[in-house]
Amino acid sequence: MPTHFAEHPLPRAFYERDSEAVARALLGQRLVRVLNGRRLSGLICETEAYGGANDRASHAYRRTPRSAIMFGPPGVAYVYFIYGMHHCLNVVTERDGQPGAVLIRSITPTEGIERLRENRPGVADRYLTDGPGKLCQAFAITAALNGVDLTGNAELCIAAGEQVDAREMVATPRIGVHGDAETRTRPWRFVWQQVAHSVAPDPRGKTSGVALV
DNA sequence: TATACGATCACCT
DNA sequence: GGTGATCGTATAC
Repeated sequence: MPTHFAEHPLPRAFYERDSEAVARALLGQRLVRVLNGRRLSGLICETEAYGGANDRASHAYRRTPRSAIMFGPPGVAYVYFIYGMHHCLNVVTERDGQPGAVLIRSITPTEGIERLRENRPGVADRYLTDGPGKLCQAFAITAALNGVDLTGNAELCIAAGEQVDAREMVATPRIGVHGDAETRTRPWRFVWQQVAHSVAPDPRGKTSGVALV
């Protein structure tokens, strides 16, 4: 039996742009995880763009064994382990050889909510997938999926979702980023306001967002 | 080899 | 508002 997809993943060309453009374009798209033959999915509602040598906050500010994948072909998953207990899901951007990635920070569940609850025991629905570590736990995304091709992988892909009006998007500084002022304040976090559970501008209320009209 | 710390989360006051 | 958990990675020795 040939492998086939329940729906068509977004094409590689979608990711072959600068990270900021991809981060905006990913809002409203559908993350699809197939786990033991069951479909889990959700709409992406919060992203962050990361660059290369121009971005001190990026893992690809320098090329290391871990960040090498960000220098490779676009449309590939970059999953890393952080704080000794969490995973974060990124999508590689830019043409092959040029570093970049987009961090998926938040998702609104659309399919398989029962399984998401099982993966996040004791957590209220509202908080199942409203953070980068949380959504990886809910969708069972670990380092085992690092490097998979999101345009052609049967267990993890991103497919067309809903059209998002630019007036419903907000840009803010990235969360948890330290360093110089330029790095900290660069508005490379994007939130789909109408859908995000943690409503923009910032879950901590420290920064203000700017609507992208 | 050793050490400091992080693109987080949950739970505390 | 603050902090501990917990370990892979990067970087310094």
